[in-house]
Amino acid sequence: MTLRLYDTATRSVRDFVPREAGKVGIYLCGLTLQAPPHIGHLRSGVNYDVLRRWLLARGFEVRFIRNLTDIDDKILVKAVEQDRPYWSIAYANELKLTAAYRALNVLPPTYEPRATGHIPEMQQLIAKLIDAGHAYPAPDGSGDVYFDVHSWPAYGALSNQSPSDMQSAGDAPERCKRDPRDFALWKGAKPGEPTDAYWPSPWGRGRPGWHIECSAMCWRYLGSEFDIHGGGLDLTFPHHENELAQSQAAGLPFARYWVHHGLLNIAGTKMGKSCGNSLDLTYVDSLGVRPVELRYYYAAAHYRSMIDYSEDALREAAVAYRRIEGFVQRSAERVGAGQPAVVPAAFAAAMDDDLNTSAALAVLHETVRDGNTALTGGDDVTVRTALGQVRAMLDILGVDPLDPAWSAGGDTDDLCTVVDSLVQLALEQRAQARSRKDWAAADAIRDQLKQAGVVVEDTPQGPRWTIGEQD
RNA sequence: GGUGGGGUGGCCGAGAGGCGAGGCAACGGCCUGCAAAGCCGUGUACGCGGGUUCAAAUCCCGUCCCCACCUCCA
Repeated sequence: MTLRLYDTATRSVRDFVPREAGKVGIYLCGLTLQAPPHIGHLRSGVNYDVLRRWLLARGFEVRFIRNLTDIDDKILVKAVEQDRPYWSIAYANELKLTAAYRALNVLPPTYEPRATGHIPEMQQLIAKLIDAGHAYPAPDGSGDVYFDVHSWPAYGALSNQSPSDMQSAGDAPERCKRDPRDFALWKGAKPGEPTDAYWPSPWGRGRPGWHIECSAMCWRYLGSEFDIHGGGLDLTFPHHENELAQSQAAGLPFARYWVHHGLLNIAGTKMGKSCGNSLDLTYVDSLGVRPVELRYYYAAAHYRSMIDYSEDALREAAVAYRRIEGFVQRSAERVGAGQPAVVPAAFAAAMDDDLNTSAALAVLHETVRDGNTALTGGDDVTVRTALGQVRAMLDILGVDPLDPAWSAGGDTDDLCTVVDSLVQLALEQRAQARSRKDWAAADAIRDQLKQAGVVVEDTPQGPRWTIGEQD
């Protein structure tokens, strides 16, 4: 069984064959650090984290590069508006992004390069392109350098568009370009922009265009050719098209597979920083939905599907997750947490089929059901097997409740011990009341605990308690 | 206008010629002192109109609607 992935470049699902056996190099276009991340951006990181975890589970050595765009037009505009260094804005947003990814249990990338740390590599590529006749400095002396789209017949191949049908790139006045479709590789210094946003170059002081940074960082960290290049569907054109053209024109074979994920919409339109409809982790928390449940919500849809966000759907996902979590907790209490085992074959087959997490989740729920039945029947052997499988599956999706990543609170264990001893006191009282069939007293204790946020359930093995809804 | 992807039961969401994915909600049952949790059962859905076929949610033709990209964008 081999992993099959949808490749945007060929518009088909293809067997995944790595460039080098056993190793995978992935480049994911990260965020432009002009604003804090919203739950649409975060989907990107989670979707790719699942791909990465699956490749790891399949035994691949994965080099995962996710970049940060720490300079662009919008960041510079904000810097001027707010009268602060552009890099302080980028860095503040970077910190928020890192915290959000950590909250969502997204594995840290192998490396997370920033655009501004790679100016020499970009200039090297631009020089190559000029030498090869695929780029030219603007004739107006602005210091801009453009990619010559006409010089590259394959331009448009990735997004399946022919240049004649395209509208022009809006990144510079068209009078400087040979063709309106040409795009900027280097942008000469302009009046009114922050003066600390420039680097010297053979073409004059300036800063990089957007697309060239990714070509440079892919090259630097993954080599001239690598396995998977990804990002949001909205990056296909122009960003990835331009990256591909400039990289190949500079002699780099570049990515072998292009994997794009669907976007997160809200009320029918894309969630966007500029659309004013952004929701973040703080908002999700205010609904009483934990990050792990948001992550489950992402995984419940196929990565290429659009998610039309709704509060109800998110809450529903949270409920579904709690059922799984309940099984894991109850069975761990009974037979011990154990270790994640091997995923069922049907789960593996679903994941191999272009990461069909929806179908994989069906296998997960079926295993949970079997495990619950075994739990009721006291069949510990089956419980242990089911728990191992369930944890293995949850681990691939990054939502194993027993993963220490979710309990990074520090002293929660101590707190639990303290609360447990207190709750046990109350439960003893309740047990006494129940033994003399004083149901009113017994229920009163249970109700009081509930009000305190402690939910009591009676099981064949005696009462157990969990922390309930905070609201 | 060009390109890509959609419209599936009350809701979310897979599937892509024949065997009713899965979850949530609902209803009935089992279990329970009562609950909770869990388990069992119930639902015959594929935008609309035609067609092909023994058989279509899946293929073909037509049609309506939605989203994304072509401008910064995960």
